[in-house]
Amino acid sequence: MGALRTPREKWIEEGLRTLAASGVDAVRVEVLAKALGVTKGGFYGYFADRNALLEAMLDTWERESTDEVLDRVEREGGDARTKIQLAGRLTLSERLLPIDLAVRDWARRDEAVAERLRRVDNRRMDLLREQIATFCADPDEVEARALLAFCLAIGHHFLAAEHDGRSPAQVRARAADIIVKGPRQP
Amino acid sequence: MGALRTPREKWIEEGLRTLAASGVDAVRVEVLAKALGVTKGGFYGYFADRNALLEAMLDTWERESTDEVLDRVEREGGDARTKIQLAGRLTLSERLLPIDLAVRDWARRDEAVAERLRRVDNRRMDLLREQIATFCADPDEVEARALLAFCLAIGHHFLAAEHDGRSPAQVRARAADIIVKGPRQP
DNA sequence: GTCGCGTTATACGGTAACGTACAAATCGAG
DNA sequence: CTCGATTTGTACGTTACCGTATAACGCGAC
Repeated sequence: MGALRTPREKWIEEGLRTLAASGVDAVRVEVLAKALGVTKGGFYGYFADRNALLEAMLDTWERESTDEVLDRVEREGGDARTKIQLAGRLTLSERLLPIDLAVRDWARRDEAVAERLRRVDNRRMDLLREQIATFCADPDEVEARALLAFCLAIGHHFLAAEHDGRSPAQVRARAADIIVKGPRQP
Repeated sequence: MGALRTPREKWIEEGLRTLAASGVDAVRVEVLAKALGVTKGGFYGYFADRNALLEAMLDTWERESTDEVLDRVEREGGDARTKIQLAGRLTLSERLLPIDLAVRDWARRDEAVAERLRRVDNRRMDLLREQIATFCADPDEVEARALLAFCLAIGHHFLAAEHDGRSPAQVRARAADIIVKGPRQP
């Protein structure tokens, strides 16, 4: 049989790359084709239409962002703190982070995407809650701290403010301290 | 002289509405014209091209989000806590919030927009710092808490996770407590 | 009521992207 | 080396949008 020069996965991958770089609206099949160095000829053999590609992209993202991360966290183990750090590093990796941010914006305008994001975020929050509960007894407080941690992890990528000499990482580290330990006591 | 049926401001306003609802890429002059019930005939009398409209939209947004808010906060006065709450309510109003979120996404892909957002966010952070400094002495801690407050205010709109019976507002209020007071002590 | 000016509608040519149809190229099996 | 399956390129008709040019229109001054 003929060779499989541009398999389905290539289209999905290029779609995710474009999504991450320029948002959903920039994911156009002729543009992806040019980026892959082919024409759209083969595209419609794999996907019914552009929408089918978007669905497939979300499938891939959802799987990579949850199952694959959680599996690996489970396998590599370690104590609770180690696990949560690994999960953070994996889900906010150079590959997944920009996709994540683009999906968040997308979800604001598409309820089906919002539903997927809800599934993903819920699983991430579960991990956070579980971890925070190991050193915090009050469930309401656990929830509040988990929210703060999540907002800090995601939100800071959407903020543009500067910190007056301090490095962003420095300020974030101090903020993380507050979430985990509470502010320094006088 | 002839009547001014669709003045410049109308185009900007409709542009901001579309930006808020569907992102920059959806701001197309023929679409705005249809939404305004006219054709694009008059558009090019006010704007050199689509890009000039985008600039004008950002000008309007920047002014409304900073000068107008800060002026009003200054005029209506009250104690520091009241001021910060008013500023929050004004900048995250039903009108400005969705524009704000759309601009944040836009800024990730356009350095000129990022520059504007930086100006706006810096002025907001100034207000937060000033307020937090009234009850927190350590400047590093002030900065960290201001970041947390900002991340919470903006970030929660990008999160989809649920809170297991609690209302989002409830959890946010508790999170705000942590930022302002530190967690409950055992 | 008519005139004039600024505001709109219409019409145009151009580009980009969609999805379809079919012909051309390419690789592996025999 | 040839055949056949499959992938790819090319071509097409359609829609949406850009920016320009020009004609129609309508309001207010007179």
